[in-house]
Amino acid sequence: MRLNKQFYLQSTEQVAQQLLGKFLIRRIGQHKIEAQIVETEAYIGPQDKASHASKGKTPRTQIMFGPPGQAYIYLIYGMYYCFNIVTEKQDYPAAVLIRAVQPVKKEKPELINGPGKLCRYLKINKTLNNKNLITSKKIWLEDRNINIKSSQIVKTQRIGIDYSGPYWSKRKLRFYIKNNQYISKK
DNA sequence: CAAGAGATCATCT
DNA sequence: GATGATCTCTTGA
Repeated sequence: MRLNKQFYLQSTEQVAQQLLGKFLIRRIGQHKIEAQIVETEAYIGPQDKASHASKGKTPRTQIMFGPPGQAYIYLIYGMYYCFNIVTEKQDYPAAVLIRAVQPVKKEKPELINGPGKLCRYLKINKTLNNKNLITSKKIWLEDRNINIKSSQIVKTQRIGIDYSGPYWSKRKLRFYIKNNQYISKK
């Protein structure tokens, strides 16, 4: 069952945790690549110094200010894409970064255990930016009734955002499934 | 094993 | 002109 708008409308911390165990589906022609989400990070609101949206609305970040359930994809360090899902109501800038997935087809973890690597694996690039994940035929998310218990969710600080100051850099807004072999780092 | 540097370019100042 | 929600490679102990 495809995730609907109500799902993405929830608080970003809720969405980030509930996305664990959900499936990310990428369709290219007749070919489908499927993977289960095992690690996420929440970027919440205009005050979050780690979020691109803390600098205000720009051509790039306006997607984060848009309706929930849209894909927000950007190029980082000149060579890797990051895949995010916009959350919460229109005009409130927030999103969940997908940091790691477990592929349905068995792969070596080092091939896809990170936000840049999973985009390479799922062939995610800027052509999918701002796509509607509730209706798109190329990329979407599904609930396949796999429930991750909260005791299985590890909460830690986010990766690669040390510039965001003592408060935001330390908030536990990174979530991953305990003991999963595909998470991006320890 | 850890630490450091380099790759490479869209985006914003 | 500077920087980054990353990753890989090299160095050195």
